[in-house]
Amino acid sequence: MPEGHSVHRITRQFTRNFLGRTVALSSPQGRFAAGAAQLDGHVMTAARAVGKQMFLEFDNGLWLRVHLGMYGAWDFAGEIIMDATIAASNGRMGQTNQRGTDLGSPGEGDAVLDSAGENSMHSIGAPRRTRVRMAEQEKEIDQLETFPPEPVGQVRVRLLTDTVSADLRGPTACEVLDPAQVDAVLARLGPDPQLDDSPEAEARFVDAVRKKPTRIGLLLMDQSVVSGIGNVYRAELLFRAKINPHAPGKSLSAEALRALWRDWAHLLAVGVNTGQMMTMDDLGADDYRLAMKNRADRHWVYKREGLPCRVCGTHITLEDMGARKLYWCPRCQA
DNA sequence: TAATTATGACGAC
DNA sequence: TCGTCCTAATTAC
Repeated sequence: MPEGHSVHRITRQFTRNFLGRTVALSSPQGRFAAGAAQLDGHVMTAARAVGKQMFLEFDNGLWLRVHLGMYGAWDFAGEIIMDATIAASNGRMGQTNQRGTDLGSPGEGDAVLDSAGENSMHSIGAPRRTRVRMAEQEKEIDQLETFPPEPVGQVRVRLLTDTVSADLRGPTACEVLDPAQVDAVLARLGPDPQLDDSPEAEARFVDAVRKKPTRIGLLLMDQSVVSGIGNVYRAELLFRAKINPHAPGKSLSAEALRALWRDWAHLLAVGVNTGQMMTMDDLGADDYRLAMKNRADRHWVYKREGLPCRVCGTHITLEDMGARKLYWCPRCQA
């Protein structure tokens, strides 16, 4: 169930734990047996995220493309090396996650989860074996008795080294592509501010929106217009911008759209660095801590239908748009 | 035990 | 606009 931020975090995990290593691929579920066989035994040479899609390259020139869809997830197990920014926002360490302390400071070093499920920037003692599920959020599932673990449920593909495994379940896409096919997929994707926040990328987004009569609430979910935005970020971005979801793309000013793009870049960075879809980051420290703990306190409008708007008190509206639930404030976003 | 739900996307009309 | 695909956790009965 991930939007763009989680795919970037998962890709970091592959970079940390699989890059440069020989990987055994299998399909415990059986449905991806042929694809797994094409990559089995090869060294992973790259791990990239673009919007909601992830691409893993192997030393025979082929790529694994994965899209988690609405409820896909990766389970990492074994002696997992956590990206520092992932470890710092995980589990009990969430307490330390105060505003500003860990935003925008990726890659400070490795950390290994210890047996208590906590971590330290400098791992204490021998690394233990754990299992972490990465979807929209990350959470530790359990400690491992043996490695590799028995596959649980419908595991489409398992990637395995001598110390770490990664199980994929529920993806909407999982396929082997050659470089030309990867290029074809990438060509259809709009800009991802996590990869490119240049003025050119911003202009690509602004121009794409201003060309179309389509409602902005639909355009933000269109991955060829902008990459990585899903149903939560759509609702929250439009509220933050005070834009009516029904406004046609072409009716919006370039200035308003540039601000929208920059806010997406900002929220995405927050999501990538904290692992939470925090869309109310303008809070005081205490409220921020509360919001990081409780999802219900983390958003302006998402899943708040019928509740009073946090700004004006008007009841938040729920309607269908693009076959998805759209939440918005009819007064603030008039 | 069954129904419901989900933070996606595609193809057929 | 609708149906379909993918899976598991949560909620209702």
